[in-house]
Amino acid sequence: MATSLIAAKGNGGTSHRPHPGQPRDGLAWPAGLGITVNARPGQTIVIEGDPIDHFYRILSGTVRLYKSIADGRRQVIDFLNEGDVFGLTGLDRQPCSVEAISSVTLIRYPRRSIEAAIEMQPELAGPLFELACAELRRAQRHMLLLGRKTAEERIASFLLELARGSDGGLRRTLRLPMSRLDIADHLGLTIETVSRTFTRFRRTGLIELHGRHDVRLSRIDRLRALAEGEIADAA
Amino acid sequence: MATSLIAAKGNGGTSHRPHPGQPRDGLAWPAGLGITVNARPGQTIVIEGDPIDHFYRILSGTVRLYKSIADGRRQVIDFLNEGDVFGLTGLDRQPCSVEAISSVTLIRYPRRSIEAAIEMQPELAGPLFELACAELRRAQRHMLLLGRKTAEERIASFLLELARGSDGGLRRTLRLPMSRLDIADHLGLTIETVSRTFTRFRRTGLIELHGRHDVRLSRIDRLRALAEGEIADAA
DNA sequence: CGTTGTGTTGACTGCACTCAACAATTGTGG
DNA sequence: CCACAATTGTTGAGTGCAGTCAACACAACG
Repeated sequence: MATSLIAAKGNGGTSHRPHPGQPRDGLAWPAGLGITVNARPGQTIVIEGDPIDHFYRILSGTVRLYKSIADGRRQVIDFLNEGDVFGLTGLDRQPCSVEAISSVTLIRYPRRSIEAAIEMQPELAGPLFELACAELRRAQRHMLLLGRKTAEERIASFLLELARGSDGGLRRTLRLPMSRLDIADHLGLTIETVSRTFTRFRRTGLIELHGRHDVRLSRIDRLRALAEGEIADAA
Repeated sequence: MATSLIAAKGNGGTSHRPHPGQPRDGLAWPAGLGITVNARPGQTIVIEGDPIDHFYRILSGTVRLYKSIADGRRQVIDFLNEGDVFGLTGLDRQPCSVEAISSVTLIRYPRRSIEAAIEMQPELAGPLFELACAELRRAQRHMLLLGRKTAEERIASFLLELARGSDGGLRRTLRLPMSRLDIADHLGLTIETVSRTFTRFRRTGLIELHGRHDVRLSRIDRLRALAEGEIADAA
């Protein structure tokens, strides 16, 4: 079988062992087959269109997954963090490029070893299928955002998405490791619009900005109302 | 295991037997468990947020899969045709609504029976995983379209996507069973912009329109250039 | 401490949206 | 089968939200 997982959010994110070949997320990866790789901020890990040889799991740091067009326009598909996986798409070439945003440590598995493992133990495919479906649901929500939401609604949705912890809870403070350009390219906006919207949210008391990369969500209720497209009334 | 396939394009589309419980796309569905259901144009088959009891396979006709916001804004996630499947998302509620566009015939499987079948034969999950990944790749391409392409580029991409046959080939003539509103809500545009763009394509000789629902792609080369974001020069 | 990259703010523009009228097509009842 | 109504699609005029261009502010870094 040729597997083809592209990218998926793990539902945990606290496996700090150097080579966690043990089960996690119900996924029993072959132990000892992966090697640890480091990437500096901005470094390219995977290039869209390249043949696929490896499969990656992020141990620490953040990467951006994106597609781009000839003239340089870019759509950031997703940001992946510790515990997330990407890069296994059997039949095709890489559908997305991947670059490190912060310093990143990841484990690289040979593609063949993963495919072989699944061939040996077909029950491995179940959790993989779950991951792919979860990622698909995220993608569908993002399509609604890109196709039909206003700039303010996009930023509010983005902040709430980031605030959603691995346990399902909602953090009130969060860190944005990515640049304004990354955010803009993720939300289908420009850096100026992202910046202006952050400022407006700050002025209206929806958020606090501490430095460029730390946000506190002061009014989660109103952010959620905005994200869902309800009319924003005075408060 | 709780499976959670949302929607997926089959890669065939010519199974006309009333109850094709036989393997197709490598998927061996339990024979005899599904019942045939018909839906008139406009009829709702699944409502976003409802609990999930069934899993569907389309025998004939076209449906639209969409998400919507409180104020009525709508994002059509995908159009599904004969051979495509949708509706199996184990843990959650329905992430999308589904409505018939044309008269539709489908097979409805009880969710439990599918889950049981996968539990019995774990190797069924492999092809399901493949389907989910293929759908994910489509979703990623559509995110690029929604986030970063102009109206003309979106329409060109849409026509080429529809023209892509199940065998990988490119049809020159194709039928659009959906309305302009459906197209607009799929591409993140308005009906007026869709209409104007079709007209412009007709005037510049890119396409021919025969009635409202039949299109012939006269200049596939230029459509493809447009879709990929290359500069449209005079021709 | 200067240099460079990143973020913010302002002024103006333009592409797609809105509002509106009209045309074509489909559906329905006489 | 035709007349009418309802729905869907097209075209035009004007608007506005987010984009573009440009200047400035701030932070990170050597």
